Amino acid sequence: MTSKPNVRQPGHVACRDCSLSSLCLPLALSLQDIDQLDRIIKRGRPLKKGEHLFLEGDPFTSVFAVRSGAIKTYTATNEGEEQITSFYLPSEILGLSGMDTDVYPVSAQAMETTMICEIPFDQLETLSDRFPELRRHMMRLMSKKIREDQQMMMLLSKKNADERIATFLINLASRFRRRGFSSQSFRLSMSRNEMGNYLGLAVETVSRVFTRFQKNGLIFAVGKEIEIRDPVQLCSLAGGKSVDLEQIISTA
Amino acid sequence: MTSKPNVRQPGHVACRDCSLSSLCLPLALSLQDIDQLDRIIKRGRPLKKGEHLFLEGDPFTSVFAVRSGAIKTYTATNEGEEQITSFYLPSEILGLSGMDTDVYPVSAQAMETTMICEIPFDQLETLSDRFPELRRHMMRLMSKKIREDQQMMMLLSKKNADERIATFLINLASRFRRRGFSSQSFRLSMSRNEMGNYLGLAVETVSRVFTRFQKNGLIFAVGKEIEIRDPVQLCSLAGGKSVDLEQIISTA
DNA sequence: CGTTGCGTTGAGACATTTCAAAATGTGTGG
DNA sequence: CCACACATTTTGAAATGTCTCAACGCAACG
Repeated sequence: MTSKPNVRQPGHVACRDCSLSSLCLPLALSLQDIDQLDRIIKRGRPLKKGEHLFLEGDPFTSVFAVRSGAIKTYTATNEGEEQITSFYLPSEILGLSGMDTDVYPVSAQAMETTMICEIPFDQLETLSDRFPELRRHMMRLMSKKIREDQQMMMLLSKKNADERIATFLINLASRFRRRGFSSQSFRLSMSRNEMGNYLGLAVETVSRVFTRFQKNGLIFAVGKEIEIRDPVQLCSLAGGKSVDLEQIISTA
Repeated sequence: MTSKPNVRQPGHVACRDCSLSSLCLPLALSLQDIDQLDRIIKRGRPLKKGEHLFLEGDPFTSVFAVRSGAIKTYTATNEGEEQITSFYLPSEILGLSGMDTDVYPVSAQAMETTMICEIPFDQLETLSDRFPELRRHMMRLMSKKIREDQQMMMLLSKKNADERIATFLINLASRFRRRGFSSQSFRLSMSRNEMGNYLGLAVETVSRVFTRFQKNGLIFAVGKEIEIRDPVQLCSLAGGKSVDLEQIISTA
């Protein structure tokens, strides 16, 4: 064996060579402009599971794109427990909610080994002055986030345990699908506990729903490995309207 | 009496003369630049209670500032019921969540007679090219909205009925206070039903909590008129951290 | 091989919802 | 201004979904 067998150098893929560029920030830029973005991006060492990208209250300096792995953001409740606010998969951008307070309002933690692209915000703003399309893209990102959060509010205030978990699974499936992974079979990066925390359910409830879904042939789950067996019924449980459900049905 | 006794012409107050300018979009601009913003703003006739500003699915053209009155935004659940996503008070900006879809993802309806300033979005973008500060302000607005939505998600997934309503009342009080109104005594523009809908509670639960709060001397409520009697305890119920609670305590 | 963390399962407790009905408030036309 | 219809709010009692508590199984790990 040579040194570094089978190991790509994950920290130094330029945006123009990154497989995620069509989903990530670069999609706002033309091919020649991408390099300008590329130049301001900092690519650190991989984060190990449990390591923090930033902590609630840290000064806001950058937004981040997930290259590989998965990140959760969470904030502390009054009683000091954690409340998970989002999960981020590859190509997704986090950190934008700190923009108007100068500190991050949440902590961001790696749920598994994770590669991150860091984009210093002041430089991103400078770049935005030059490329209006980049600016618009950032605004669209935030607008999208607002809509997603509102979907989440709807889930939390109107849906029961079954519907919440169905929605969550379908949502994950659709995000995996966009990234070119299978949407019928994937690996959850979060524990049952984290899922429950995010969905406003007790761990035990999550577990029970999973067993019930499995009994009814909706899914097949072993640990964190999930297979969606009956996407149609799962979607109808999740309750429609929420985009891309049809796509899941057609592909899963 | 002359014609128009006691009636100011509410539709045509320039931004620079508007009492809300320090809370609203103009706060991003210098005095001389405000007039540029002023020029693109459309001020329509007042909306009567129940009238819509826009409907879910309408093409996204403008963002709106509430001048007086109150607006609710809502979306339809799968079963066709409405799910209220936000309440907007004077000086607050709505419509931003439509930015990336080209259609409004929610409907906006007047809860009482309401004056609105409409800001056509394409012109606002043009103006933003000229005034970076305006652009930054818009982003801050969205970032703030995201944080508020996340507070809401926390409320919905972790707080019980008492805590939800306490939080809601304290939040309203603090928003009234910023606008120069009393924070200890105000009028709700929404019905119990709308409140429950927004907070993820049945109407009956809202009603019960109100009576209980009243029995315990936390508030005094007759119909939509609310007086906060024990702001300290109400705040502690609402659960801290969430900004301006201290201010309410000090002033109420 | 015991320990530790995570997931599952069961039984009972509890908060909120649901259903039903009474009370109160609001608007309308006579 | 009253009377009536209709909407909203309040109150009560029963039903229900989820949580809590407790125990157990299983896999990973030192």
